[in-house]
Amino acid sequence: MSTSFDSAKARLGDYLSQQGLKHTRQRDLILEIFMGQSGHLTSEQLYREVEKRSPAIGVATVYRALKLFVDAGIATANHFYEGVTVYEPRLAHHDHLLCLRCSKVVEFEDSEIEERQEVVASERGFELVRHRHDLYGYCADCR
Amino acid sequence: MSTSFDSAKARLGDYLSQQGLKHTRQRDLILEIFMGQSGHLTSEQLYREVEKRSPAIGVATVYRALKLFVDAGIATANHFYEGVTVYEPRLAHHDHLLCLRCSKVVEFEDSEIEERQEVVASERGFELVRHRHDLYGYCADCR
DNA sequence: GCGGAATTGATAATCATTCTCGTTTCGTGT
DNA sequence: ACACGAAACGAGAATGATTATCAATTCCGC
Repeated sequence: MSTSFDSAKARLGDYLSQQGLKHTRQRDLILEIFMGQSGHLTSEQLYREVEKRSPAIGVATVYRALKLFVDAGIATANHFYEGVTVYEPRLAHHDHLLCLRCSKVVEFEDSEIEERQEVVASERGFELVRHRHDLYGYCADCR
Repeated sequence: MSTSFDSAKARLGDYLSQQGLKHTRQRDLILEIFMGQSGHLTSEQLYREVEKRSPAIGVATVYRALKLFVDAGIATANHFYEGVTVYEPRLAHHDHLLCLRCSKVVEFEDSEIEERQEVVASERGFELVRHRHDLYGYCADCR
């Protein structure tokens, strides 16, 4: 099966050669694990998973790889809460609905909102590059 | 003139007595300075201002006060970038348009988007409490 | 004014992330 | 295949923002 990991791997390869950077085992492994995890995860969670597969890899390398993935357009960094950065594969754009009690994360996308954003930005002379839109509340289970 | 500081002060007073907490000089001063600064500021910026007026006040007190203001509904905490928390007076709700180059912050509000948010949330069983919506791009000057 | 709870200020502690640096690995040119 | 310089690595120290600790002080109802 052709996974999203394959395309991410290809994109990383492109980015690396384009920037004159190197292709290493560590980066491959970290990318594989990152893409394998569904949803969102923190640097620490990723590090723990990486450690299981290859204990020699250090924290710094995981951080460096994540930053690289973001630069390469493979991942997105989110700062939902204070002091916590959550990364996610950048498969398609989506926004987040978060439960304030159980921390559940539901993704959503709404074309009507997307369109209005463009309008809002251009009305104020801005050229829109990206955005974040987080809705906080209580999910069905926690209400 | 009746400033927003007055109403914030009143609200803080209500919150404090309601919660059985105390009204102190420090909290008053910090609130005054916080409301006096227009726009957004970090804990550190606020601390520096507070220090000028009353050098005896410690960092911890400023942090505690900011947290209190958030709980009392007077301030809002934003995590725009990694490791940086920015606070702003919660006068009215608004979202942000940020310039990726010059860091300019423009506030906006769009009722159409607000309405769609409610729809999106309820469709997924969520009861919406609050949200954040940041648009990143390049402003007219920086394009 | 008393007394107990809340608050303060100084400082130590924490936690995520970044930096440093000596060592190892990659990949191009030969 | 081999050498070489640039990149990347790993370990641990360093940083920076925020929080916890704790003895001393302040607030506030009685």
